[in-house]
Amino acid sequence: MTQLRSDAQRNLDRLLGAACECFAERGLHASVDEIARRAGVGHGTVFRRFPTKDALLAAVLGRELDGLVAAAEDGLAEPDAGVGFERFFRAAAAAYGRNRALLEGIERCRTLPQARALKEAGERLVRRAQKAGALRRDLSAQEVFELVPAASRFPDVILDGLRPPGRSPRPGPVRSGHGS
Amino acid sequence: MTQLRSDAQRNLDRLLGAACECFAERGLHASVDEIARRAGVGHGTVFRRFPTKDALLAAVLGRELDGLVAAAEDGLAEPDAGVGFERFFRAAAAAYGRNRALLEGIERCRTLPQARALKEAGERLVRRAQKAGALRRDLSAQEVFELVPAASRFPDVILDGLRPPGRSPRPGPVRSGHGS
DNA sequence: CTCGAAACGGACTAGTCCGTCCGGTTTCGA
DNA sequence: TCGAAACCGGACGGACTAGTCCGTTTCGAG
Repeated sequence: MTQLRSDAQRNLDRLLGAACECFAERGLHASVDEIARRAGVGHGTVFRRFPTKDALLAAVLGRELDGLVAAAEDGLAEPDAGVGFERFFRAAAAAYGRNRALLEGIERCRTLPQARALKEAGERLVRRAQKAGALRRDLSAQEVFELVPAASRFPDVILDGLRPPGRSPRPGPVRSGHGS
Repeated sequence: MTQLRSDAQRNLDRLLGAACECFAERGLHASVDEIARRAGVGHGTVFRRFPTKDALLAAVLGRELDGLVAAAEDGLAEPDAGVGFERFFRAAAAAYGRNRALLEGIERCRTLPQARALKEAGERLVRRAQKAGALRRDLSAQEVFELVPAASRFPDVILDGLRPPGRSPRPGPVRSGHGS
């Protein structure tokens, strides 16, 4: 891993890009051959870089999780607990909507190193929002996150459902506050 | 198709039962071999009854849709529009949670004859509930039903999110009235 | 420019799955 | 009881996928 030969580095970049696209579009069933074709390399090259298809998938999902970890930290940096949670929740929902592999490979993610950081930050976000009264308390953090994939289609509906009963911060039809 | 021979009828019944179980458990990727094995027949027998795996899947999904149509009519029979909608919504969510194939094969369902009846009854349920003020109006019937699979995990949350803003018919934590 | 090592890519293996086919068996009705 | 029709199930073919191997090409240091 010291320094790849120039052509090898170029192919690796193309490969990761193509794999990300294919997995996002077709889900876990994207074939290695198709990824290799889209990357413009032979499929033997894929297996030299990644010993198995799963390893390639893990690399792609790892990148995606990195983005989510950043979004979670961004949410924690927000002073308002409710706003911080909502921002992360929307970002995560969008990521799931964008990437089929994230949805289908959710279990495989659990063994990834980034998963721990994401879980920890997510739990803090949830508990902080619950303590602030911006999030219903009858769901664990784990359960809240199980709703993320569902929220990829209609985040407003899910977020309304996640607010504590009796609290209705959306007086108008559905328009959310106009932002900062 | 007038009248099957006794053994053929018996095998067909077993076959549909096994297929339903396999598809529900493993989703669309349940193999024909496994279905045949579970039904106690050779897999050649499967293909004599159904020209293709998809045809078998369609038969199984058709049955499931029949159940949903019945649930929708049940909901329409309920005098209270909100209650009727909610009952159907919960039933549909439960069916999706129970049957992986319903979730994964949702697109294939659209060409099934039962789909039309279900769609029509569902739209009436939704519009009636919206008119009665029990359901938010910023979603089409189509969109409401896209939330059904999501609701298989936490129907209470989704239903809360589906209520019109400003209306909070659940004063307590989350307990829904257990019905009549 | 030379040359060794690293990287490449396609042929090949092994396994799975859908769908076909045919020889043997069971059922039905006369 | 018996013959024909219907049915059964496993062997088989073809397509596809993950992963291996090795002859060939490309890089880059000297």
